[in-house]
Amino acid sequence: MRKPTIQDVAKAAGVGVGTVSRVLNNHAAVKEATREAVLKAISDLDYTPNPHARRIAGGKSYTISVLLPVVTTEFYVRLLDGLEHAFQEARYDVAIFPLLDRLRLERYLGSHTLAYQADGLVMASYNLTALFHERHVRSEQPTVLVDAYADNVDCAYMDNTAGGKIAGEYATTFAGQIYAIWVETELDQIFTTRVFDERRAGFFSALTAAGRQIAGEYISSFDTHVARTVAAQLLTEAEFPCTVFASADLLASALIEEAEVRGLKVGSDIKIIGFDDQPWAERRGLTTLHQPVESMGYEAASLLLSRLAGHQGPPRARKFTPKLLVRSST
Amino acid sequence: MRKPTIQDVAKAAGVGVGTVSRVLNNHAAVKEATREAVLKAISDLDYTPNPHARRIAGGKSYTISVLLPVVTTEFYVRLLDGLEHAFQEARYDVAIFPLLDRLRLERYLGSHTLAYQADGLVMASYNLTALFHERHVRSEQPTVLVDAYADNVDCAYMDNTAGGKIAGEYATTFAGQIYAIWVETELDQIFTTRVFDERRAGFFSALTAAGRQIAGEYISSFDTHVARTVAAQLLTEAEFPCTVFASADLLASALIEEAEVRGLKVGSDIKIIGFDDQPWAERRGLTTLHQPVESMGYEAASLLLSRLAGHQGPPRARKFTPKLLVRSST
DNA sequence: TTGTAGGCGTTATCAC
DNA sequence: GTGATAACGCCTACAA
Repeated sequence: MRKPTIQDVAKAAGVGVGTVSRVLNNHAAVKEATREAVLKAISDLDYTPNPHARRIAGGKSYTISVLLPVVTTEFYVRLLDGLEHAFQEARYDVAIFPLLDRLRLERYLGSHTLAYQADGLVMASYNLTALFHERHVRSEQPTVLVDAYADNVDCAYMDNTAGGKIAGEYATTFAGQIYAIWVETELDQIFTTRVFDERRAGFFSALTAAGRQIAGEYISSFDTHVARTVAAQLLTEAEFPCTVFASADLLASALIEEAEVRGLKVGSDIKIIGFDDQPWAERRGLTTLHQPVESMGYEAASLLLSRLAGHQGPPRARKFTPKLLVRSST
Repeated sequence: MRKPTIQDVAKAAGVGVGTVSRVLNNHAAVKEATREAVLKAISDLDYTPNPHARRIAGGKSYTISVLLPVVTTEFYVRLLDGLEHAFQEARYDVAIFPLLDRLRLERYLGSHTLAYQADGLVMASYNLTALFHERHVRSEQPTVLVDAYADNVDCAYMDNTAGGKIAGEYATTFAGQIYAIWVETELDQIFTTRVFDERRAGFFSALTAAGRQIAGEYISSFDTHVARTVAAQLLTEAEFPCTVFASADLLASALIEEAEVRGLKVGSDIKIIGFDDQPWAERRGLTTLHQPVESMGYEAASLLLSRLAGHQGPPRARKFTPKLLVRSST
């Protein structure tokens, strides 16, 4: 039994295909009686429109593509959550394309792929500007950047500089030495994330404003083991009491563990400020900067949806600021 | 500048659209000279066929949908890797649909979504059988299961029972007590993963065969902190020397750390066997079971591709067995 | 308010 | 071998 088409529905409802299409897309004028007849036919036949045909006919496929780097972190999970929430409300489907490496990115941008054929595109954490510059990427498609900024497209991004500044201002309220741990990310240029540079810049601006100096900086990676090693090194070299800005909760976690092992009192001997507010942060009493990631995703989706709904106008940028949550680690 | 269509290519090459279509799908008879002319036009115009139109015209869209639960773990990243590798070779695009919850699964299976309109479907970790039973899901579409088993479709799955057994057999070669840590997963029924049950069953079958008994079992979750706590509890209660089967590397990692903190010698006081062979496992000398996840993905894709190429015949099942990698932790 | 017809980009089936 | 041309399922004028 073939899948029913719009024709079948029209016949069953005793109307023309145009009418069916109209009720399908709630296009203004359709008499209530006929609308119901059509709806009934649709449900009787268990009809669902073919998205490919829709798309081909110049309509919408009700699918949007989300391009993002690794999907393996808490951050992206939350981001997806926000994005999907908004899209789902608008009855859009989401297809995700993890761009593990640059090759994949180019492939997807190769413009024949489905990713590039959806109604809209969400690009997370990419420097689109650079991309458009390097390659003549076609951008006829409504696009929104999330967790990234460019001045020629809609975008929603996190103000990491402000986050770093907040951490810095808070750190300067304490006496003792101030240390910081940053993350070195070694990704391809397009994938380069400047979040840690930004957090660092913000942090230093606060220290400077308060006339304070940093006693030491450490570089870690996102590997738990490396983080632990770096934490150990810091604790070996540090003077106590001190305050440490661990620019990612993962680093803070390793630091807390290492501190406890050494019998240090977290919150007094050593005050620790994280960044991210991971799910476990509250339970473990970590003072950290909460990022409204879901909200950022939701907003990004909303920006795209408004374009899809016909919104014209200059690019809009929505900035989200992390919020300090003070807990027992300070 | 509009995206070039097959018409544009035909015009540019001075041939008919039929011919272009033929070279696009390497349909037999096309004179070498014209083929090259067409190819040149294609590359000049930077033309790429529209997958929607292809699909609509009864052809292939050259995209396949991958439905999987969270995309957030190492396991799925590797799986995608294998999947995409194979599909890419066959010039298929891959669209990924993460099914965070059951609702989404049903939605996607609702058959109107793009996800369900690709040339083929890869379902990861789902119990399709149950699904088909509960709901009358249309399955006209070539489907392959990966990391799951059903007797009515092609599938590629990991033999976790065998993996557990291997771990068990290896554990019984050591003297001293034997302990194990399992993972409790609390997901919806369809999403229920039985991997840990299977590993446990295999493990016990080996112990039984060797006439050995387990001295203690512990339950953890995938949360690092919980794993650490459980590890601590185990180490507090255990008799040394002992051998511990940590049924996931993440658990083994926590155990190693906790053991080191307590001054225990990993490899002698306590021998630790993991499961997964995470990237860091080698560096940290963890004896573990390596799962050929990429291979499994690749094979699953191959099964689907063969169906897409017209292969008939009964459902095929490909079993993959984890491999023990002995390192310094034992 | 509603039906009809043309067009979207491809593939497939014809003749030539 | 190759070029028209009819589908494919839908949307959007346009006409009624």
